[in-house]
Amino acid sequence: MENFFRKARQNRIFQDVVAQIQDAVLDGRLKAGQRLPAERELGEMFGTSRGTLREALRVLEQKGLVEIRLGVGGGAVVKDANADAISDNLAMLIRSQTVSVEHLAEFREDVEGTVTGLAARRARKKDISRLRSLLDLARRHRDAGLSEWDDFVRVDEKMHMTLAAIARNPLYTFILQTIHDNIHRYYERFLSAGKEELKENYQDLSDIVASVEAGDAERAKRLARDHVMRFKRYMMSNEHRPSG
Amino acid sequence: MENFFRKARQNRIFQDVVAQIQDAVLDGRLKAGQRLPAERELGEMFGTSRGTLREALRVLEQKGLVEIRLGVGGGAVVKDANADAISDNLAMLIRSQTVSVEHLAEFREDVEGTVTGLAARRARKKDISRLRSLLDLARRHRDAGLSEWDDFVRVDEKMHMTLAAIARNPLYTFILQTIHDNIHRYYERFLSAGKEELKENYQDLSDIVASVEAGDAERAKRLARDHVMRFKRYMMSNEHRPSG
DNA sequence: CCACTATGAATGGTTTAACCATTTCATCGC
DNA sequence: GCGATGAAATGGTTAAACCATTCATAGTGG
Repeated sequence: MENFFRKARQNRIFQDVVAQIQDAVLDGRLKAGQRLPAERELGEMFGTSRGTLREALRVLEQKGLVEIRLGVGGGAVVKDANADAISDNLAMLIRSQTVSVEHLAEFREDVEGTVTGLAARRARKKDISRLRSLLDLARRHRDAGLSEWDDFVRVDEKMHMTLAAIARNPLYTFILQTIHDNIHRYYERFLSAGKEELKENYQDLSDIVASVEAGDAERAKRLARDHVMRFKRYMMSNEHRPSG
Repeated sequence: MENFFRKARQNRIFQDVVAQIQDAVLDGRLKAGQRLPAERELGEMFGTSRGTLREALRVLEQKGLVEIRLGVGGGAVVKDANADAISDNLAMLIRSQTVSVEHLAEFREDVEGTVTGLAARRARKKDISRLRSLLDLARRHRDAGLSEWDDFVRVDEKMHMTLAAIARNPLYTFILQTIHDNIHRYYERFLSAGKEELKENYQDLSDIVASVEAGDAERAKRLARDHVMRFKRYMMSNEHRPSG
C-alpha cells in the first residue's frame, strides 16, 4: 500500500467550518448576496472562538466564496460563482516562470479558435446583433485613429468574451477571462502600434463576425486563430524595442 | 470615471504579510521545501500578533503556496508550483452547477485533441519509448480482461498526461490534471464497461501512439478527440442505467 | 423645514496571554 | 543496543479586551 490516501487532518476545527459553509453555498442553501451573521454570533453557532472562525473566513474569502464588508451591517457576504481564484493561481504560475507568456499565447490561439468556431455553430439572431454593435464601436475607434487604440483593444477583448458567451459553455468564459486578466500587462507594452495594425485588426474582427453570421465554423475558427496570432506577433516584435 | 479601480483595502495587515511571503516564493527567494520560522518567531519578524500571522498563513495555504506541518520542526513549508487551487475552484464551479459535466467533456475533447497534435509535432525518441511502455502496460491490462478495467483507465489517464508533457507547454499539464481530477468521479459510474469497449479503447491508444510516432499531427489530433468522445458516450449511456 | 454635524452602536481588525495536542528527540533504565 | 519516557518545540484553540470603520439617528443651526 502506498500513497493512496491523503493524511487525515480533520482535527483542524476551522476546516470543518469552511466545509460546512462551502457546502451550504454550493448546494444553494446560501445564495449570492446573502449575508452571514456577524463573527461573534457565527462563532457561537459553530461553537468556536472568534479567532478560529476568522481563520475559516480567510480560507472562504481566498476561495472566492465570500467577501468581507466592514462596519455596521457588514460581515461575510456570499459571492457569485467566479474564476477569481483560477485567475490568481494562473498569475502565480506565470510569475514563477512555470508558465511563460509564449505558453499562454499558444494556449490562447487554440481556445479562441475553438470558441469562435463554436460560436459560429450556436449563434442566434440576438447574438449576431450584439456582435454587430460591438463591431460598430470598433469601427468608430478605428476611424478615430491611434488616440483610441486602447479603446479599440478593449472592444476587441469584449468581442472575444461575447463570442465565448455565444459558445454557450461557461468554462470558456471563465478560461478566456483568466487568460485576458493575465495577458493584459503584456499588451500594454505595445500599445504604440501603427495605424496599419489598427486597420488590419478591424478587418479581422469584421471577417470573424461575417463568418459567424454565415455559420461558417471552420472559417471563423481559422480567422480567430490568425487574429490572435497577429496580436502575439506585435507583442514579440515590440518586446525587444521598448517604448521610447 | 467609473469602476476602474478596486477599493484599496491595504489596511488589512495579514494581506501585507501574504503579499510579502508570496513575493518571496514567486521570486525564488524562498524555494520549495524550505521551512519558514515558527509562528511566534515569524510574527515578531513581521511585527504582528500570532493571530494575524495565522490568518496570513491560512490564505497562503489555500493558495497552495505553503503547507503546514505539526510538531517539533514543523511550521510552514514552501510548496512546489501546482494546480491544486485551480482544481479546487473548478470542482466548485461544477458542484454549483455553473459548469456541467457536458461542458467539461466538450472542453476536454478539444484540449486532448490539441495536446495530442502538439505531441505528434514535438515528440523525441525518449518520449516515444515512454509512450510505448505505457502502451505495453495497457495491453497487459486489456489481456487480463474486465477485472483490470480500472487499472486500464489509470494507464489511459497516465498516457494522456504523458502526451501533455510531450507537448511541452506546462499549461496543458495543469489543465489536463485539473480536468482529470474533476471528471474522475463520473468515470466511476460506468466502470462496468464491456470487454468490447476495453478492446476498442486499447486500439485507440495504439493508433494514437502510432500517429504520434509518425509525426502525423492531424491524425493524432482526430484520434485523440474520438477517443475522448467514446469515453463520453459510455458515460452518457450509463447515466440512465445505474450499476446493478 | 432642510442640511449638516455629532454621537453611538454594530461590526470587522488586531493584540495579548494562556492552555492544549502533536511530534520529535534526547535521555534513562534495562 | 533498545525500547520507554519525558521534556521541549510547535501548531491549534480560547478568551477578553481594545481599535477602526461604517451607518443610522438624534440633535443643531440656518
